[in-house]
Amino acid sequence: MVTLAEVAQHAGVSASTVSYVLSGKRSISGATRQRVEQSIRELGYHPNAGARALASSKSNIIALMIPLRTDMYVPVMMEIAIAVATTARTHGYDVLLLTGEEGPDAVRRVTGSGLADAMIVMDVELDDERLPFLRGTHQPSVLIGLPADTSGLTCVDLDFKATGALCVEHLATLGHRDIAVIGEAPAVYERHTGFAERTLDGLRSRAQELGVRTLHRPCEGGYDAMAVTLARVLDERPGTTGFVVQNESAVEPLLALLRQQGRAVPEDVSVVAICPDQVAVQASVRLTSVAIPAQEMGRHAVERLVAKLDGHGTDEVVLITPELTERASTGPAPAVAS
Amino acid sequence: MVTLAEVAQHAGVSASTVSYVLSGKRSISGATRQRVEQSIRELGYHPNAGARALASSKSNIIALMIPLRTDMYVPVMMEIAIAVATTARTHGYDVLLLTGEEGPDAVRRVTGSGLADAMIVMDVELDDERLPFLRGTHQPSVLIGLPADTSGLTCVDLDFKATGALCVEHLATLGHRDIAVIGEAPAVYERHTGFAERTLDGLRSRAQELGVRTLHRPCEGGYDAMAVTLARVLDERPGTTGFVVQNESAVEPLLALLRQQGRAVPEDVSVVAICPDQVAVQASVRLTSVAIPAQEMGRHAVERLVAKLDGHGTDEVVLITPELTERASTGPAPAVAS
DNA sequence: AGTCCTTGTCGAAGCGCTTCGACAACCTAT
DNA sequence: ATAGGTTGTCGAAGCGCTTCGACAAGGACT
Repeated sequence: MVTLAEVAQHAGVSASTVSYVLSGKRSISGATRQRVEQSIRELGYHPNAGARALASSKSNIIALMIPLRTDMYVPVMMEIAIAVATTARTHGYDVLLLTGEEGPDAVRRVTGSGLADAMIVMDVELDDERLPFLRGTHQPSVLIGLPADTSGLTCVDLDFKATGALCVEHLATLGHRDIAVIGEAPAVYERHTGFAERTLDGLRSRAQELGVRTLHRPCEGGYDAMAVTLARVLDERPGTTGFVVQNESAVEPLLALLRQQGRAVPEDVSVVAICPDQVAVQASVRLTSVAIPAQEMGRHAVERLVAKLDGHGTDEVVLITPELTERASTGPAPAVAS
Repeated sequence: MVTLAEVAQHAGVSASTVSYVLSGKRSISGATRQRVEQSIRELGYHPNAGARALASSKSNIIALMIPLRTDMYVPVMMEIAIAVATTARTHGYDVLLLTGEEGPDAVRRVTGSGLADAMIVMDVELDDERLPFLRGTHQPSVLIGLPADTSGLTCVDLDFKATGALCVEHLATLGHRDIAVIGEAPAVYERHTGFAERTLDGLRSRAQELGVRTLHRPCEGGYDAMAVTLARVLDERPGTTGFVVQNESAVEPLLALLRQQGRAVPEDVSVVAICPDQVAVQASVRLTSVAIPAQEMGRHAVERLVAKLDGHGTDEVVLITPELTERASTGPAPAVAS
């Protein structure tokens, strides 16, 4: 293993000079710099991370807490994680992967040991038990998701309220008056994951403004669950012509079931999904959808965090504006039959 | 920040004693141990990771290289990553997330800097460019996936050859004589990702032994691609009654298309999928499938790695035996019509 | 010619931990 | 009682780096 001292000797300078060449924190003459860089290359030197962390009290590592559950939005989580990792690298940081399993302890462990300089927390619940610990430390952190109380926290999320509103709006504009909302699994609501409730919120209040009716039903993924849910919905509101689906694994079953019942999409029924673009494009009917901008969220989170680490950067909530892409699953409401 | 020295002072012992209490590398009297542990608790002490790494030349971090692509098997990748992270924690390791983006450089960087003690590499190609670097370092590593030349490497993977064989076998036993294999996207084959070719291999040789015909077609995911592929297959082999699908995003389209053409599953056509159980269960027909044991693979990989780090543990290839679960998508071949 | 900066480099201290050798204190066997 | 082992604890060195103050050497002023 090559050390700083060896590089210094090889280049005929002192260790500190090499260090300053590396960090650029003091000016070094061109000649010396080149000699040092040459030696670094020749010897294949890599600074030792541990020594660096010890001496500078900075690890250049960002911790990322991902949910342990794989029951929802897995591709989105993955995409965020990848975006975080690649963006972090461009800022000179590596990413430490923490699962939710340890819970708040993980926060303590990582902050306490100086393993990471900062932390990104995904899958935040409205009243997340990790929040006190995040507020209690001076280690910067960014949440992906929105808790109930955001004071003293930096959060990045899709504006799910606007997302909900956008969906109804689109359907209402097309003349739909009776809209069913197929939501996430009941467990998601019980857990008080904010995004689901916020979507519903935006959806309902916009619906009221526009004078359209909504009916919300949580739904587990899969065919069987969707079949039951759909039957109930149509039983209660036979005139339903618009669907908003916020559950990746319910969307394809819904399409199949509608087809099976002889309801054509988009002629008889319109469907708007809240899902990644890839899902929307690969479905049996190309879905009008509001995308979940996973990459952007991951990137944003890292950039906020790096700003905080660099001293500028404030606590604030960044809500990404949703965008609805019209595809083949929505169309004008059919003429009223009854 | 609390340091070892402060704990030592608080407990009235020397720093080294505290260190030995923590590591258990020398015997400490019960009384002293308790006093130290008490002080640790009272002061809320957490050992500094950097200092530890520097002094012991061990970071207690395992690097995990995940693919940058999100074009295939994302849930599987995610599940593996989570399994790796949680298993690693039970052995006292944290996980550093590296994307494939940096390629071989990441290997050099991480080994060179002592950031991680060991490395798990996913999405290995047959002739992966990272292999030379992995062989060249004495840092232990485990691959998830199988390259062409496994000498000097430890690998963990599903036995895809046996998986392929198992699929044909099941269909052949049910009387199917003409089997279509719907594979991954062409890009996967071009990249020479081993698992796809190995599956095909096992599938074909077993088919030959059993005297059944196979026709393999790669296929992008989604409806349109699947429609084209299916049409071609049925054109070339109208008598096809069995399908093996190794592409998550082709399976649902295939089922829909078959249904649409009036071919009932499993009465007219049988379908075996190679996919995670969750996908198999949530499909419109509960699929007979060979599961991809993501958790097991992640767990195995970490355990191999830890064994190596502990000195025992050898280079070897661990192939997990596939298991076929019979569900509702396969049945006896229909009586020959022609 | 002397003073004052600026620029480039060095030496040394120290980050918080592990680990090795030393060594009291005690126990056991002669 | 003495030699020989254990057992439990300590002190000190050192891991590889960063960073601070010091200080030559030269340039720009009076």
